[in-house]
Amino acid sequence: MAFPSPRHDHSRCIKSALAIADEKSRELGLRLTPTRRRVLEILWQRHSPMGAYDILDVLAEEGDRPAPMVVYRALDFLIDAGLVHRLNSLNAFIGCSTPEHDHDAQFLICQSCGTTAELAGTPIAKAVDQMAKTEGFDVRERVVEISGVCPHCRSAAG
Amino acid sequence: MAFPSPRHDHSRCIKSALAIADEKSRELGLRLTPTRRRVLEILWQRHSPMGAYDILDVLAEEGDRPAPMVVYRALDFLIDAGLVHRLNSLNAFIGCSTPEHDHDAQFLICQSCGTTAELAGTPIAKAVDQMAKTEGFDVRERVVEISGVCPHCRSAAG
DNA sequence: GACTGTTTTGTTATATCATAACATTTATAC
DNA sequence: GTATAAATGTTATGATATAACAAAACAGTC
Repeated sequence: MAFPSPRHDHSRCIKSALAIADEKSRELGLRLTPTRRRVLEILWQRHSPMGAYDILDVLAEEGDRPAPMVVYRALDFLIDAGLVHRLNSLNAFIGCSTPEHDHDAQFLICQSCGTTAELAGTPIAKAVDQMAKTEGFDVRERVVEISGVCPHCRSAAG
Repeated sequence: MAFPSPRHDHSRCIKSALAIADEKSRELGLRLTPTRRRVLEILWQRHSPMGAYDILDVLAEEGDRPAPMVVYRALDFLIDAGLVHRLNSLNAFIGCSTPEHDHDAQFLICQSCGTTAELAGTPIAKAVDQMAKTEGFDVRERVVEISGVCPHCRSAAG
């Protein structure tokens, strides 16, 4: 199951995500500067997407409020580096759960708790490619964002 | 092939779309008022998505420039009525090509000419449902927007 | 370790997309 | 024709995102 349990040890998620980001940056010569790393860390505080201005609010609590550009630039870097995904249907951002390798991701977004599961290599991607081939369409980017209710919220609702 | 040829008789698309909208509105008791109908007509001038403020610009050429609310309200109505779709990845809107029946749509968006094909009942939808079932996820809304290059632009590029 | 070109950051301003709130008008049902 | 609901007009504001340019930090080279 791709959905993290509400009771999982989340500190491990954070540590692991940052460790992988550090390693990937070192390997590829990317400059994961303090601001960039901090934005990634903020995103990893939860398994639900955050808006750029939400991130800004968190940064503001730590000192001077930076300009929005600061956050958007960090996000641009993190997205290019494959460490963060943008969720178009929410105008929001989330840490990539498998940044080790390139991939096209599909998302399941819980409308109740916000928890968002990232899936890769699903039959959805194959179906998209198949469809595109039929239509003679050259695929460059896939946006697959499915909203609904996650298993934990479903069982909580009875 | 879902992609309209650049040389198709587009006036027929417009006429047909509006006729269907009129009929659907009559059948369901929806009030397709002049502004709403005009917004739909503007969207149908092309097979590519338009932003709300693009629509506003067109309306402005016909007289006083309405407030943005006017356009957004018309779009809300048209979306609820199933006559228009919103493309999340572009913050833009496009006329629904099969408004006769409810459906989940998938979109192929050409990055070169903007032409956007709407597909329904594709294997993609099935793959999404299958995936969701595996994850125990209750699907409410699907956003599937694929960007790339359409067959016409591909052959034009050689 | 100074020079130089590149990358990153700081800062201000502004563009773009969307909705809240409330008054007024128009349509519909009885 | 009056009551109710629906739609429109209007003003203001909220939310998201980028342009442009100056200053500082960094990386490679001599």
